Amino acid sequence: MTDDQDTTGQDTTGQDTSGGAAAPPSSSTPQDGGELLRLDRQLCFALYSASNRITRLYRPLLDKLGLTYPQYLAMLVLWERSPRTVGELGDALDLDSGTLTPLLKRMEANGLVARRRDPADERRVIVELTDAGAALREPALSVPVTLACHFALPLDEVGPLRDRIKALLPPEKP
Amino acid sequence: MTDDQDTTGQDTTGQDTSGGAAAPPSSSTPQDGGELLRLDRQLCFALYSASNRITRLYRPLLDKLGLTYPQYLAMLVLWERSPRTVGELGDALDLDSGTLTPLLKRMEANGLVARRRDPADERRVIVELTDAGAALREPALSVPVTLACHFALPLDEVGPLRDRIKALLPPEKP
DNA sequence: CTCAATTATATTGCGCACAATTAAATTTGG
DNA sequence: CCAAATTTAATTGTGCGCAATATAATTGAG
Repeated sequence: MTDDQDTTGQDTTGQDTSGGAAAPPSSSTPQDGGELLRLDRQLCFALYSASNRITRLYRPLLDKLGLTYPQYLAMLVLWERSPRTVGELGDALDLDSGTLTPLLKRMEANGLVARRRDPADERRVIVELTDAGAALREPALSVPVTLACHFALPLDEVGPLRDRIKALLPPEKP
Repeated sequence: MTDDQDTTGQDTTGQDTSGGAAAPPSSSTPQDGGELLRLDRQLCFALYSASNRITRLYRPLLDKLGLTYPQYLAMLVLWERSPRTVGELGDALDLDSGTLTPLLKRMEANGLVARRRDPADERRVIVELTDAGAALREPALSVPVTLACHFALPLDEVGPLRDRIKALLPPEKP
């Protein structure tokens, strides 16, 4: 192994942008707009990969609380205000019922939330924290702190970066 | 440490959890630290949600190519250099064999790649683009352009934002 | 050469994400 | 008042992501 002809980091991690035709030896394609398809230039892949990595970083912390990362996000919403409909949860998390229904059922099976139909409108399902679910907030307080230690970014840049990412994609309201 | 990353005033929505009055904080939790758990302050949720949304934006474009977004990412890697082992693909995409093996089998079933054992080292599996897979590069060139139209960000800020995100989490190499 | 350790991929099981569909309750129009 | 349209969840089916485990090939020590 290590045969590895080339590949190594000849790809200028920085941003040369503007191409400039640095004589790329693409043996196959005649003349592409290949810069556009380079993985290391993709903002979307950076987001996708960062999201995957974050889930992996949360896992050991959340295992101790008996939560997955999406479940933890649902708990964040419920800790802010507890009786919520599935729809409100979906709006807050930008997830649909196909994701939330089984997730909430698992959380119910674990004793963190209770689910019941809204008597005033039987189409809706109300999700409410149990005492155990509310009590989990206390040990969860250390999670963001611990996770922030993995960020290779000064704390005062976290807020601006978050706001840039939030502004990147306008909210869909179909 | 890290009391909170601040960013402008603390009440954005003004939604109050209880009675709607001026929030007597003494009622529920003793001393909160609750700012840390607010969903709208979470950098990680911003990344998670942006990643989900991006996958949804890619879907209609990639459906026309017969690809999912993770499959498209694998194709980006293979379009850069085609015979690759599964391990090299996993390194490039930061995904493990449990994800890649079935993904590559589906791509093989769709005629985009061929998979074969490396004769020099039978433990490895070599993945190579088929002619159809290589030909798909051409129509894929328009995908990044079309997708970039959804970004609510000036083009000259895309590169810096991407690099910030890439720098956020140091690469794991265990 | 032999057997243990290492390496590379595959398999299994669980939990998301989401499109498409279904089902039930509510609202609305005639 | 009733039937059609709308709203809200749940269900179904596909495709990731990843931990844990299994399997097979290569390497390495004696």
